[in-house]
Amino acid sequence: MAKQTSDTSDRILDVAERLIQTLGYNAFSYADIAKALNIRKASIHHHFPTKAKLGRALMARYRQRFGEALAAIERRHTAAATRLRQYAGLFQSVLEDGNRLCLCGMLAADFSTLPRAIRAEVRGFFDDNETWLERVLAQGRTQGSIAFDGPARRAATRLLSSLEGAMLVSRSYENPCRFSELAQGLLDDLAAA
Amino acid sequence: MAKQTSDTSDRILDVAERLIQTLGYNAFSYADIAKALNIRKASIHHHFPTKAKLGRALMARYRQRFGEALAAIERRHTAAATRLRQYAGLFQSVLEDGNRLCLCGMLAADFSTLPRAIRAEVRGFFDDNETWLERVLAQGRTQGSIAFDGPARRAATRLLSSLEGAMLVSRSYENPCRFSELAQGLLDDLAAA
DNA sequence: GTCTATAAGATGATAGAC
DNA sequence: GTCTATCATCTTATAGAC
Repeated sequence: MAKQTSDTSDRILDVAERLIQTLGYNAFSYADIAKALNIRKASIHHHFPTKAKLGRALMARYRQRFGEALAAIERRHTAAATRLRQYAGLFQSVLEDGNRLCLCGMLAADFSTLPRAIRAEVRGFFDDNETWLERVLAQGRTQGSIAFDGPARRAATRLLSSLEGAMLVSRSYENPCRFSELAQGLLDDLAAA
Repeated sequence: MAKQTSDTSDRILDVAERLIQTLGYNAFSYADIAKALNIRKASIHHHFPTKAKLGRALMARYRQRFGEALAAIERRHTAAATRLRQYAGLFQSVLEDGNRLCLCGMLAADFSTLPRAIRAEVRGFFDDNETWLERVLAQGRTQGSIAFDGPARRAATRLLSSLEGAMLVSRSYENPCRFSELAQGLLDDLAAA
């Protein structure tokens, strides 16, 4: 019974998350959320006084949940290659469900219009991802199941941005298969010969 | 003296292009353009009655210019590796000049809010790029200077989306070096051993 | 081709009743 | 915690003078 956030608060963030992933930060509005939840705009302002605060709360929750998802992958799977496949699956499922973009991929596009605090959260998300990938990639190389040249961090940076780009471009073809084939290819290349 | 477009028309598109690359399709307005050019909003509507028509005109010009830039690369450089380096340089210079995003990378993020006609132009741009890259990559492999597995089209698709993603993520770090290092690594991997 | 003036609607946000 | 009512401002877009 710890930290029971108002149910409405969470539902607002749920809707806001999908709206941003679909429309972008500047194209979604309090009116959109209000309509989706059948409440009034003023109610949303009660929970999140400003759009910037809503965005920050959303990013905090998103990063926490994403971190938990990564931890779950490590708990359930031990092989580095499997962990990477599950990781790519996280992105793929977002694209498959409504042709959405990674929240932070979208916010990276909206970057120059974001409040400073949200900008820092976006970078933080990418940092989190790279750190996790770096660890998994290094583990895979040590175990001999993954192969790549140079520092693991570099490979992690490249894999993350390649997946983000694959999502971005695939979105405009409205065809998630484009992403999955691309992601599969990226992972295949990392498999030790 | 053929097809002398009104100078104002071109300047409007110049400003709109930068604004979209920086802010996105939904975050830029006729008022922004008017202020930048010190003209009134009504004047812009005279040249481009609706935002959708402005967007389409912009995309048409952008694709044509980009095509010319690719042709120029082929004219000036013969080695496939050099052509690819010049290609990546096109992206890099956009990021370096004002931390902008590829116009179509940005529009891919804004995709679900775009008029149908503009969506088709965005896909067309990606198609153009992949076709060009496919040709250069195939040429490089034939000549033995470039190495990759599978069809050239697949390698082209991957390179394009990786560069788009590298731009997107690098943007949020406000550091173009992040992109150039990433791009360098991608090209290095394509160099025949 | 550019301007002033204006429209109709959306935006983020607030005050105050219930 | 939710609501109605309202705000100032911004949005795209149009009418009509110069």
